[in-house]
Amino acid sequence: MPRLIAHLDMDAFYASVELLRYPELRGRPVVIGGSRDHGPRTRADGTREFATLRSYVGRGVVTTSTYEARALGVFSAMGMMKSAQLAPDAVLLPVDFDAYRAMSRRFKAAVREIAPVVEDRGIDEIYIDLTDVPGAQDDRGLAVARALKSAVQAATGLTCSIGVTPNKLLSKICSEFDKPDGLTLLDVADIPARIWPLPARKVNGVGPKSAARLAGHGLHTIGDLAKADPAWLRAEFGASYGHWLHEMAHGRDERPVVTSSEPKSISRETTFERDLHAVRDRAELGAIFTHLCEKLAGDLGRKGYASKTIGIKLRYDDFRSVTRDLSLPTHTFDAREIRRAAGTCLKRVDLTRRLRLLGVRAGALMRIADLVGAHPAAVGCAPARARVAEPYRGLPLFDTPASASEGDGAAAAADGAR
DNA sequence: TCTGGGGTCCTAGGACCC
DNA sequence: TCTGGGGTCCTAGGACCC
Repeated sequence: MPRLIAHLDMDAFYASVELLRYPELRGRPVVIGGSRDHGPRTRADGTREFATLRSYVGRGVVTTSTYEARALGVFSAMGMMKSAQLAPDAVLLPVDFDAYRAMSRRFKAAVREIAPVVEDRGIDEIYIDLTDVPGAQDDRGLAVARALKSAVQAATGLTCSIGVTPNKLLSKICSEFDKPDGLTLLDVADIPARIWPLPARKVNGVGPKSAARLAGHGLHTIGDLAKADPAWLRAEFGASYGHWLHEMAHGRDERPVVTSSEPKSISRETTFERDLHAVRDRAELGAIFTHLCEKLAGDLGRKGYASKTIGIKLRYDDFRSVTRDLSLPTHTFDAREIRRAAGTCLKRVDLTRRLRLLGVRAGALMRIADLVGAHPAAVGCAPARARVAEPYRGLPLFDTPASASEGDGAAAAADGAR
């Protein structure tokens, strides 16, 4: 039986969720993003007053915009200040991830009622394997795809766009063909006419860097890649990537729809309102650093994971970023241990430049439930300790290795173990 | 007025072990 | 005494995605 894979993408998802909440904004350019709170105020007469982009100051990027705002040139990932120039009167709303996550659960549940083999690709899109859905093979998935769109609409009040093809690669491309509220079916016979004219950049996996390199060789469209000599592609772009470029250009992709996966890492990072200096802004940086570690520990504990590799990420004022990480002798989700390991990493980076971002990451994850056998001693005390924050509040952060001791027994033991 | 936050995967060198 | 090879872990960076 030939595979039938759907890619379903919610239309301007965050913005559409906000329009459900604030229907009076329908038809107006709306931008969601920014850093601080700028939600609407309710006036005495019950009407709402919204902030506009004009009033925005500070860092941050656009997370999503409505189609009306896109018409003015405001797109995702654009700097807020630049978008304020383009659309000063656009309504500005803060991101509300809790609301989007709740809506995400609703549309995914509605889809699973009809087609249970679903792969999560983030908050607003999924792949669905329709191969074995009853009736799907009769019309290459058309009726099922229509049913999915109706079900999503009924469950959320929102529209989505769907592409149905023999694989994930093609479906991902096709879901964009007819946006918003689109539905596109495509078969391998349609590849020369409908896929080859597209820019290579449209393919999931060809980013700005690769697209520029390809263009340097005169390869602009997917069809250009399909015509290129596969041996030359491998020589020029590496065995793995070169091979993949050739395969994808011919619409070949055997990746299965994967219905569950374990996280590989969990992280927290923050961009400061203004660039900070390790010495001059030490107290402020230290507080932020500690807070990030506590948030990360909280995430780990809540999700039920412990980490064996703690890392940091810094971004300098010139936007260069560096990472350092450290593998621990045992897994942990304890805020103090995380902070100590991250502090060790911090000593290995240049702290003379001003910083714009600081992040903490936990990798090499293991389920806490599976940890009992691995490190019996660590499990009993960890949950209680994870919540203890005060004892290390005032600890020097951006300091020399010699001054890092905090006279904590467990800490000394952990350090000694390395 | 540049450029968020959360992820995945790949590469590549060196350590270390057998 | 000029020189193995495979396997795995650790670390750093980068491309890419939503």
